[in-house]
Amino acid sequence: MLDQEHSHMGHGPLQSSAPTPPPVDISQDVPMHLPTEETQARAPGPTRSTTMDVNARSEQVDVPETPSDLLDQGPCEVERDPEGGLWFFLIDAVEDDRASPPRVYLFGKVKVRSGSAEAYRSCCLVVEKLERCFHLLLKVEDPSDYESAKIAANAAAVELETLRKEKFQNLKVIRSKLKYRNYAFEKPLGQALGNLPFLKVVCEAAGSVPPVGLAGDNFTHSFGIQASLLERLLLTRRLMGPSWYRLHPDSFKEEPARLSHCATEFRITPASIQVPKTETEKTQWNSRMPASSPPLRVLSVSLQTFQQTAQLSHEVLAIGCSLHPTVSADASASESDLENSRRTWAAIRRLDANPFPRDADKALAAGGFHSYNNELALLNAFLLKVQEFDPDVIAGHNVFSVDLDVLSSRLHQLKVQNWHRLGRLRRSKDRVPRNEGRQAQGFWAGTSLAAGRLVCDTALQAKDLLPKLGCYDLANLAKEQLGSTDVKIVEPEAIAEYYDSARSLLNLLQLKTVDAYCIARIAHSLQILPLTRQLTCLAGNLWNGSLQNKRAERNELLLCHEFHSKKFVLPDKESLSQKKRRLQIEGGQGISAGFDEPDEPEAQATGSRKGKVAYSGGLVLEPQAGLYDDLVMLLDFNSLYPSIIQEYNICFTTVDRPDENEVAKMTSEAQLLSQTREPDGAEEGILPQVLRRLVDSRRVVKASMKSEKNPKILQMLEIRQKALKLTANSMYGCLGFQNSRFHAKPLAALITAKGREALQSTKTVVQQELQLEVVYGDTDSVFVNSKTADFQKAMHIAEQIKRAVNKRYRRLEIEIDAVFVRLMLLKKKKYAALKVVNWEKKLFEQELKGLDIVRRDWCGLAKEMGEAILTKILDPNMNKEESIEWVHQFLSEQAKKMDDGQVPLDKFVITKGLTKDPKDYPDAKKQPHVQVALRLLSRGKQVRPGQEIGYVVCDTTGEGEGKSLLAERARDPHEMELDPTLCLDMAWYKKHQVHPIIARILGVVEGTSRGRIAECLGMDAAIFAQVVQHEEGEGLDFLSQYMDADPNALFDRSLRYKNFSSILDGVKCKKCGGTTPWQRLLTPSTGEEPKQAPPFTCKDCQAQIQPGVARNQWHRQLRQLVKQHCEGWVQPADQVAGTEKTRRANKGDNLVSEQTVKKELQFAAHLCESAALLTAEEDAALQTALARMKKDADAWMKIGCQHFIDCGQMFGAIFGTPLLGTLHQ
RNA sequence: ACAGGAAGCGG
DNA sequence: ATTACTATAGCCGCTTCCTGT
Ligand SMILES: [Mg+2]
Ligand SMILES: [Mg+2]
Repeated sequence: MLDQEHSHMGHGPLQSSAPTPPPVDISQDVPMHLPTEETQARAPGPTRSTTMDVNARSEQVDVPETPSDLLDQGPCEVERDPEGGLWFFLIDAVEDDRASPPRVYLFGKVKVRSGSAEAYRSCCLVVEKLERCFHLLLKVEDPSDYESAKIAANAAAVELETLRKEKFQNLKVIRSKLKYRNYAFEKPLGQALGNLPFLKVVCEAAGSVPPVGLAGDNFTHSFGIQASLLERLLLTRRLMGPSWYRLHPDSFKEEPARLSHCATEFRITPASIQVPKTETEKTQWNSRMPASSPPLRVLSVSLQTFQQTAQLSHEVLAIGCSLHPTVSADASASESDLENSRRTWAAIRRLDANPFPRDADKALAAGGFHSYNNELALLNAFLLKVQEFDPDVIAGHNVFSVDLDVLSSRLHQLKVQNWHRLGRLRRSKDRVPRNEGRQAQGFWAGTSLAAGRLVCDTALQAKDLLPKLGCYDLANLAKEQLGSTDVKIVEPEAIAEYYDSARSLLNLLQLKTVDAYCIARIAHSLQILPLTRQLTCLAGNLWNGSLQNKRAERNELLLCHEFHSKKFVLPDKESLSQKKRRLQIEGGQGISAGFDEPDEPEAQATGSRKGKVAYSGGLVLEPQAGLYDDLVMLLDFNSLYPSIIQEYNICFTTVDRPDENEVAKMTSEAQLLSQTREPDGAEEGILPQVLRRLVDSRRVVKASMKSEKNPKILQMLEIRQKALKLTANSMYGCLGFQNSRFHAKPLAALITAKGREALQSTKTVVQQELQLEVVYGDTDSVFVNSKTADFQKAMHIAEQIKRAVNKRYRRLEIEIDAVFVRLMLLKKKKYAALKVVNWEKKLFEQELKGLDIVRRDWCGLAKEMGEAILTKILDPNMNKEESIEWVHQFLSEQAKKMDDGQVPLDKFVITKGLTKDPKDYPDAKKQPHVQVALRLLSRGKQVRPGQEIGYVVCDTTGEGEGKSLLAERARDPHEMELDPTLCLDMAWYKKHQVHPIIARILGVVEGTSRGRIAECLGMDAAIFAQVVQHEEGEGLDFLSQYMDADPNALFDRSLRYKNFSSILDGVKCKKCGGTTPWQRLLTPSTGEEPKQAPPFTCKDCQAQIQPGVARNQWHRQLRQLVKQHCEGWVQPADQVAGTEKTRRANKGDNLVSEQTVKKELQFAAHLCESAALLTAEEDAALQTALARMKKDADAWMKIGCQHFIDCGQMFGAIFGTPLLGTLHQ
């Protein structure tokens, strides 16, 4: 395992070879709470009973509510080991280098004994007597000449002292000495890299620091001048993440002046922290270390905010908390650690100056809730609660971007003195950290406001851990992850109503409480704390960094630890201004720095991705599109890039490459690659070593998982395995990351180049050695057509390929990933397949990659239709003709459901993410999701970058101008419910959602066509529009036509139609299924049996018929009418195609005569006119629907009967040959 | 067809 | 009591849609 090979990789319990921590003994950690202030939480969901073999102790979970709670306030004795050493579990660290003396605060937990009971308490170690350390590269002829290096070192020391007296007297040098160190990074030294002589200078942290670029007569470069105190502490004391660390006996003491809010506090120096010197020493201490991590106290929070006006910032209205005193930082197989001693706390304030409703205070108190007169009192109560509970973890949904942002803003605005009680650092003299107008202030505020505690954002983590989810709001997450529908979204409009009664206030607080509880459960179920802890222990960064998903930071610290321990001088961290300055200097000397313009502040993200592409990545083979019936094998290199790093020994120390200045001057990638040479027989580099260790550890973990039965340990191994994989895989990406301290473009480019080479040669091997066809491949995989339907044969071939490829490499390894019984290959990165799970049992599994149906920016209806069709097409038991037949029928049915309004609203929602603040979009007017986001903002909802915006597309015909931008027709689904005049644009959904998706899928399928698909879907609106436009040359304003209508003329016509009996079906009621004729629906008071009923009601059940639904059915039936007329002329398939003449000659035989059509259309138009006059003008919903219905009828009449036949052709060939030319002789 | 913009899948 | 200050973000490849010329 990892730790066996690398002693410095930490000594946390999870590195030990016996990963079996005893169960956390909950009864020893006594929760703090005041019974009067907290309510015993009731789980909203079904309580989970543990069926697994959870140790007996978790049964006695209910901690007796003894007065021992009081012990937490009283004195307690911190437990020491027999020698007097102190074990400390590290959680967070903060640096304050402007204090005097400069300090680092280490926050964590210690074991205490109060009376006879054992428990854990928060602890702050205040580290003083810190040192800085920098290295000066000595100017020597021959670096390997030790004697001359010694002389140079002395000279440099003298020179430094002279410089100090002249320029930086405050530098307090403690000692300096000649040291040989390695250097292998991108900053050029003007000499060969390798083991070089440096003057190592150690100085007091309190003093000032020399300027960054310091150089002199005896030294050419300086390193580490700006390194932070915390970083040095982490590296020198080898602090590898959240684990137990031992303080030497008598190396820590208490001071009366407290600097933290922690239960215990000690002053220490860096040397107090024990660092095992040897492997045996480490093993010894590991066996004495506390066997498991301490239980963590988690406070999850849900804020209800609200906005007085759109200009003002959000205020805090109510706060719900869920308190969990014994959450495990290792894996947990059940929720028992979450449920132990769980409490809730919730409070609300007045909305405005008005008092709470009658009896509200009493009712709230009875429910265990608190009420306050204003925001200040509410916030103070919350801070008090936080301090009292002293959480190790504050969890929330969007806690960075929303909660902490709002809190810091309000604490600042209201000048709350106790703001720092949110964290563990006493800072009564400081002001609330607040950076108005800066971005990502939530992140900054988070680290600053809650110093000493972990901040866990479930939204942030869910995006990473559940990447396939479309929407990450709390309600959806609770549904998907917990199966809970308890989370309800509070719409801004509804807030005031909650203040109407004591009961509704209670409801609001209960909602917030449930939110908070769900947040805790989600964090638990995603195993956020255990996973981030593992990642942190592997990299040796801060836990809070891992909780923010800062991969680059993780990788950076991993490499810092690694190179530091191998006696390397580390590359300096470059600030933004330093980097700019360097690029200017270097760019100015060179030839314009190649492609990089002297560009000014960020050439603002092209696409949603920032910056341009710096070098080429993976190779993607051209797919041979089609539907495959033979077995296709998928072979895939496992962990391609980590393997390549090992295979070719790619490292800073091994690859001969251009330095950063030379790289900046490169004009092409070919040039870069030609000057980058892979090593030849060199010693194994650091990167390959690290990766080998990670990969080997993972192999061990996976092996032990096979025999492990205990679910809790299994879970822990699974998490560890995952962390190892994530760490290995993030190495390559960080090499190519421009802002990384270890950025090395030549190495990154070399790795991908080797990847392309591997794929290309694999393809060649398959084609030439095995004479097989590679139908596709992406970066690390090949799809090989086996040209057989015999599974055993295919597997045999696959094994052959595997052997042929693998014999070419040491570390690279290709494996058989899958055998597909069906494969539909559409485009690069887009395919659907049926994977063989068990050939004998004929068990298959669908695999969908990249298709529209896996993307959230297509509506659910279109995706579901696409998936249903795809399933049929891929079905190996299905006859091809049959499945096509089925598809056509399915499409027609679905289209009818759409028209009949039988498809629920949520199936029409399209989701798109905001990549920036809505205000920052340059052309917001053209983007539907931005428009909707702005509408949400104006309703008082919070909208932030990264948020998903769901919208639907409405038909806005009749509202203002004829043409309207798509973006203007997009609406939040919730608005549909608020405004009944809104109506989904079915024609748009058919044309722009359903049709494209279906057409692309069926594009490689025989026996259908785009036109046929369109026909099944009943798409014709587009053609109407074209036809009408062509004839009229302008749009028609149907609404104004109504206004001008002559009532008398209308009356005449009413008489004319008195006995007219329409053959149109009428509207089908969604409720009872009964059909109401159009005349009865639109003008109930006319017709043969006049009724005094309101319009738009069902004749059978009197239910309201939605105008939008009626219109869609109307549209469909008129179209059906014309189609029937046309089909009267369509010749049977076996006859020779007729000419126009022969069809016209048969006119009289048509079942639906031209006369009938004309009469029906006239009647239809008449009905609309009459109905419009009978309807109040204010009823916008009805008027709009009627306008659209009349437009439908008029559109057909405009085309005219002599053209119906030509239209008939259109039905079958909407997307085929040009239409308009043939329409009018 | 070109340009600009926006999506987020894939490895 | 008020003010100024700090700084972060894995990589690349590919398809599709919208608006405007
Ligand atoms: Mg792979
Ligand atoms: Mg792959």
